[in-house]
Order: sequence, then C-alpha cells, then structure tokens
Amino acid sequence: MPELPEVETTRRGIEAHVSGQIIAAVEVRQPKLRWRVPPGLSRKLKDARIDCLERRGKYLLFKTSSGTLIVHLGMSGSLRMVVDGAPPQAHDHVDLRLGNGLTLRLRDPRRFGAVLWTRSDPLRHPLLAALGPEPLSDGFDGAWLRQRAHGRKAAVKTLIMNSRVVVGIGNIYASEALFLAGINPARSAGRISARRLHGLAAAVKQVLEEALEQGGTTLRDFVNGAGEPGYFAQSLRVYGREGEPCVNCGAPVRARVLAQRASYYCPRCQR
DNA sequence: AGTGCGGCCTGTCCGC
DNA sequence: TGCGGACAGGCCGCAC
Repeated sequence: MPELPEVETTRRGIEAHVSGQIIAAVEVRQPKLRWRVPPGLSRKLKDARIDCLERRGKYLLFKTSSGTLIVHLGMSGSLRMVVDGAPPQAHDHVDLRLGNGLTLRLRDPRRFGAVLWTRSDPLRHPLLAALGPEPLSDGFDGAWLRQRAHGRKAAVKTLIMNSRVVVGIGNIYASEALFLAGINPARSAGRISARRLHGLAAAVKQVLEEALEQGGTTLRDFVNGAGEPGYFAQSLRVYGREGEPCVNCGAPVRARVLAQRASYYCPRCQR
C-alpha cells in the first residue's frame, strides 16, 4: 500500500480542495471494502462541513462538523479530486461530492482499504487507539526503539513494521531504512546494540523524509490527489533490486522472505 | 505477551 | 494464446 509518504502526499494534495467544503452528496458504489462501509454514511455526511484533513499513521481523518470520516488506502487505494460528473472507472468505490464542483474519489482495486465513521475522538477508535508514535515526531527515537526491541526475538524488520511500535513503515521503507542503518533485516530485534538502534531510528526518519520530498513511491497503483505518480521509486536503494549491485559496495542485493513479506538487503553491508 | 499464519480482494506476470 | 499459480505497497484476528 501506500506507506506513510504516500498517505501524507495524498493528504497534502487534496487538503486545500476539501477543507472548508460542504459535502453535497456521498455515493458508495461498492461497500465491501476491508470492512463494510457504514450503511448510513451518506445520511451522516450530507451537508456536513469538512473542517480539516489530518493523518494518523496511514489513516486519513476527515474531520467534519458531525464526526470524522476515517479512510485507509490498504494496499492499492488512492484518493483523487475529479470534476463533478466525471464517469467512474473500474474500482472507483466511493465518491464525496463537494460544494466546490469537485468530487473526492476513492479507487481501490484490491479493496483492502477502509472507509469508517466515528462521532467521537478518532484517536480513540479501536483501530487507532494503540498505534505507536509517528516516525517523524520526537516521540520516535532510538530510546523508544530500544525499549520496544528489548527482549524481542522477532526480526527487526518485523518490529519496525509493527504499527504498535511505530506507524507508517511498510514493506518498502522497512527494507530501505535497514539498508541505510546497515542492519540485516532478519536480525533479532533484541540483539541489536543501542547505538545501532539509534542509527535505525535516524535512518527511518531519513528515508521517509526523502520519499516525502519525491512525492512518495509509485510501483503500480499509487497516485497523488491530482492523479500523478510519486518519484521515489528511482531512489530505492535495495527494494526490488534483487541481483543488482549494492549502491554502496557492489555486492549483489539479496532477497528473502520474512514474515511472508519480500525483504531486500545487501549481505555485505547489512549485518 | 510475543509470534506466526490465514485471510481479505483484484490485477499482473511468469512458466508451461 | 490460454491457464494455473505466485506474488503485490496492509494489517486484523486468531491459535499457539
């Protein structure tokens, strides 16, 4: 899916078009996403005003005068602004028609995404309540990572992809950050020195910031609010580069599966 | 409590 | 050219 840089790129791209807008109509063509789209969503949202668009982890929070619309893009979801009346394409599941002549449209071929609704504080929603710190905030650093890694036997890649430990890091950026930090993705989290965990926290921040600057990574589905791809794919150092030379030492990049996810690393640079 | 796995979906690509 | 199977950016819920 979109990982944090892609979700944040989406948020930045559509924020100005949705903030302050009244929702004129909601159309749900396919309610069967990861969870069923709430049946009365249209009634709940109609005539509500979108006050702001925030992000927590990979969840987008449309805060309105009557509650919060929570959107998750899953593996293949994208949100974009289209002009009212633009004919929906395949997998365009949900539309929010706004007062400014634009429609916010959710496309999600694999339907692993979600559209949810809550009247209370969205940060207390069951799906969001236990989330770890934002990786680009001061709440995420080497000390935090060290505390969470203590005693863990599982692979460090699994640890940093755990949203209770830190949000926003998916399969691509986990491999990339571990490469920058020089840590083998399969290494047990609890057996990494404090110094290297500090380096890993810094590497996570670095790779996410770089990806944000490039508008995210587009492998296949991701487009920003204007329908454009991100450009970080060309900057990936190890992800998807099995057999190609390590950008650091030239050794062939290796791939192996960890927790059922493809992982890429340099066997010489990452220990 | 931590860990590993199945499952949710469709599209694409690869080998036969 | 067609077909089966593996795989793809996430992550919940369950069994152990």
